[in-house]
Amino acid sequence: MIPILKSFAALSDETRMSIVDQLILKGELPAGDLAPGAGISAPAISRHLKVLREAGLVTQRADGTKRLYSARPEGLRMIADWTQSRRAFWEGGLDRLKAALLEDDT
Amino acid sequence: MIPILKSFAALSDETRMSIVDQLILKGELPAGDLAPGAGISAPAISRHLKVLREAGLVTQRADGTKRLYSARPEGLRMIADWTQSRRAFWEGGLDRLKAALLEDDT
DNA sequence: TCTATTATTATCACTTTTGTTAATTAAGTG
DNA sequence: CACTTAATTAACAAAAGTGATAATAATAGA
Repeated sequence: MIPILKSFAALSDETRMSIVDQLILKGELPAGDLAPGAGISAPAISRHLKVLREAGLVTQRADGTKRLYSARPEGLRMIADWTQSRRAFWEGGLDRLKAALLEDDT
Repeated sequence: MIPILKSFAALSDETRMSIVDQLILKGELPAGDLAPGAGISAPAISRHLKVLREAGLVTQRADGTKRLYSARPEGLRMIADWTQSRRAFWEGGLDRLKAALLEDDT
């Protein structure tokens, strides 16, 4: 699947978006600390984290039995870039936009 | 559903994302002109367009029996704003980010 | 080693999404 | 008015996503 599509898909879920926001706000957190607020089971959170990892939006680090998760700047950056590349659309410069879109294949 | 989540969901589909790109590149197009390249039936395209409309990413205009679609700048802008509000994360200014996130409820 | 802690994977049920074909709506045209 | 064009809605089947509980893996500590 195209990376940017995976990113959008990952963020299209309320639980996953709130996980990303939590990690941005609070920094690195173990998987277990993300479950309480979400109102769903630990296995469910675990799978959401897997989706976020595969979308490149979070990273995982082991510490004992814990798995510490962090938001991944590059992942969010990917979305910013996608938006940026189409930004010319609502700013009028269509020619530059066309050139930009024809250059890459995101 | 939260507007920004709807936007992300709408763009998480390859067909829908390519529809948006086509509308950005070629400008206003009738629904029928979007089906050929997509490789799916007209009814399928029609429902994708409905999703995009509900997400605020495209607008519709009637002209005879045709329905002309255009990309909607405000919709793309919503995504840019969401990204922007979290941008401080990868640029270090966490305090400003916290303030921004606590202000709205996207 | 036995047990506790933390997290993930496996299974299953339920819901949502997506596509197809058929039917319907709406606006021209002869 | 019948017919064509353009698009949408209806009904159905197949696929994917989401959550719960149960089972498994991996580390740490007595």
